[in-house]
Amino acid sequence: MQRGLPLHAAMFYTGAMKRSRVTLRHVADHAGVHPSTVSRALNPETRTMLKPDLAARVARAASELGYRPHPIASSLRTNRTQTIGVVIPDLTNPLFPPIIRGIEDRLSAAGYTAIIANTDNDRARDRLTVERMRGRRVDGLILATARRRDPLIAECRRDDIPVVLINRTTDTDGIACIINDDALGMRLVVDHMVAMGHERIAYVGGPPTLSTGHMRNEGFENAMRAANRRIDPDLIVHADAFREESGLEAAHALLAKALPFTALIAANDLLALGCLDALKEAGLDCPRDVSVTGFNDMPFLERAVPALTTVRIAHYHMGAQAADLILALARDEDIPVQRILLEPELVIRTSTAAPRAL
Amino acid sequence: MQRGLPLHAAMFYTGAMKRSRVTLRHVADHAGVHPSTVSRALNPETRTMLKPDLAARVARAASELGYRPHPIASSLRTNRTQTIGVVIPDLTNPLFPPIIRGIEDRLSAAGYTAIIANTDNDRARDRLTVERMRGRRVDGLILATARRRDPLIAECRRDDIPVVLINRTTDTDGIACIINDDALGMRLVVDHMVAMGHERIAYVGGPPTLSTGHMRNEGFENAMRAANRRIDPDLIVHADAFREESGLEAAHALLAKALPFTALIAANDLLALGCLDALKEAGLDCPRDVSVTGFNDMPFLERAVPALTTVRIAHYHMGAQAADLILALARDEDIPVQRILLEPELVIRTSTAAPRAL
DNA sequence: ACAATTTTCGCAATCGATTGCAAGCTAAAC
DNA sequence: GTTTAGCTTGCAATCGATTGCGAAAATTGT
Repeated sequence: MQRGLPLHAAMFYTGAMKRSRVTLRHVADHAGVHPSTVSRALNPETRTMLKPDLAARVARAASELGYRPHPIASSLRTNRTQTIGVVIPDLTNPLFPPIIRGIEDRLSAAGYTAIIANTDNDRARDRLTVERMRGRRVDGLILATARRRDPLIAECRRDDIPVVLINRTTDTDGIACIINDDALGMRLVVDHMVAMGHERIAYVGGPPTLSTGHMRNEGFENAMRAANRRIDPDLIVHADAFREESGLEAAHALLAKALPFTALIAANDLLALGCLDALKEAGLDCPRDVSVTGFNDMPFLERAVPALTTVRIAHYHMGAQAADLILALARDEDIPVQRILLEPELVIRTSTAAPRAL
Repeated sequence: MQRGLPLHAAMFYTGAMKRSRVTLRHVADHAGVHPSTVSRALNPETRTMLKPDLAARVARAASELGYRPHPIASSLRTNRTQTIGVVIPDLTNPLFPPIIRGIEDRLSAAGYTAIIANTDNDRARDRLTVERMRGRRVDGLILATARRRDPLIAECRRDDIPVVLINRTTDTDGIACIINDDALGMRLVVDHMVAMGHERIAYVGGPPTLSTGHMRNEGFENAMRAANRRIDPDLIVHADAFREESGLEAAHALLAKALPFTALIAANDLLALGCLDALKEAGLDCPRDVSVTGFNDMPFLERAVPALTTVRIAHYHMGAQAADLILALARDEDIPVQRILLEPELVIRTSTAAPRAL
């Protein structure tokens, strides 16, 4: 695929010809064969049907002329673009860059190109973006924008185009996904709080319309039950989005109830940051009065004060694995629908401590 | 361009036909005209050469059949892909996501698609990436990877392909760029330090092989001169990269000299973070013993302690403007080569204060 | 009403590569 | 020494849209 461009050829061509290019036909003429033979000689898949020395001669001719394949022409004929669409809510959410890196690294190693777009969690933009990408004939889609009930994904499934969900998943079955094991993550957090002696544990959950919100919410309750802790519905509030302001509002609502608690588990780092602000406003110190945890392990947050105890997710790996999966699907390899859970890890920092006094 | 896909057509086609598609020819047959007429009717540029009612009839036929243009076929013929390559060092550097957002928002509004790739500041990957993108026939390139002496960019210029540099620029002239006014940024920082009464001001510079490093380094010295402050070469060290570890090392080197200083200006936030770590190691408090400033205003750093005083750059705007510029170039609009300087803003936080005692 | 334009539209080539089919060639089998 | 089978390579159609050119149609002018 990556044929080295010999210097003299490059110089010749960029010098002698302005806009015109070396095509298969030129190579064919130069090698004294038919264009189709050149095509076969240059494609590893079909090279075997040629006599080895002929193939070598053609390859040499191609390299001498500095031939570069024309992917557009190839795509038109083969109906494959070596391109994968990646749809995320918002690139400026620090959660996504490492995921994208993972995706891009793997795709480009396979000769594929990623097309990335943000949709700001707007369903209309989700749809527009996916339709545009399909219009551009991507070979597959990696979506980080799934809702639990998501007609757009159902459509993709119906139209039988390769899709891999990432970070979030959907309730529709038959779709591959790579997600974090949120239940496990919550268990780690709850167990940590419990181990430090917290009894009254509050919870600021995420939107239940998203699988991450839903799974963490359920994970929290299950972990509490498993740890024999009482779940007090009055200590549970749900944010409407994974954003700082939503965390702030949720914590306000929680504090307004004036119920005692010594630990606050947030379903996400951004929510946790909002909660910290609310606690500070209320004159409460973290971790002295209230221990707080987040979820995701956003970069640079270890420098905040207090440094947030959180759940680290294998972001890069998530992207890499999603890329591998979509590549397999795009290549029509017959693999079963997979649902991959990535194991998270607890990162203990200074926002959690034993409760002040028992 | 965005033709609404009527529901009944969509249902008909996804139901009745599996893989086949509606092409220009189908629309032509359905409307009783020649494919070329359909092409002209659907393209706003050429629609005028058709009788209005015919154009309307064709448009109706297209919409009835749920016709979607095939950009690949179009690209093959027109030699334009409506695609822009975006090359950045590292997406996980928080500097870039807002820039990318700016780029993507503008490009997609214009019907273009961004292809993004990371090269980790590796020249070989820079080259490979650019060659791949050119292989994919992008209509233009936005590069955030420029070196002051950059043969790759010179090649692009020679081959006359549209390029816009962003964030960094190159010494080669004749290339458009959108960069921050680093000299002004440095003046803001120096003036701030001076205004607070600092006399002995140290500087941790960036790599002089990058225009950002170079311009900030020069900017620092010019601002010092303008403020009538003595520039002590012994208080200036240069980091070899804009990374935390480099900042740490540089600060170590600086502290090893055991020269007194009450202010430390870093050429970048990451460097500043490294410097803060070094100061802490040395038992120095910021800002009590040493005031520190960064450059770039990375997100979430306002929550760090001390919160970094820094220079805010118009990231999003930089991306947006770069997109507008590359679009103009890709469309062959005859615009002069531009070099756009964006005005930065000083953000004063808690890492700077008046020196302890004079 | 007829000639001279100007509009409007169809024809066919083209962009560059891929691939089913068939022809030519080689080597093995009888 | 043929015949048959198998291997190589060429031929030509094709992917779907665009566009220069010319023919037909509509418009204008006289």
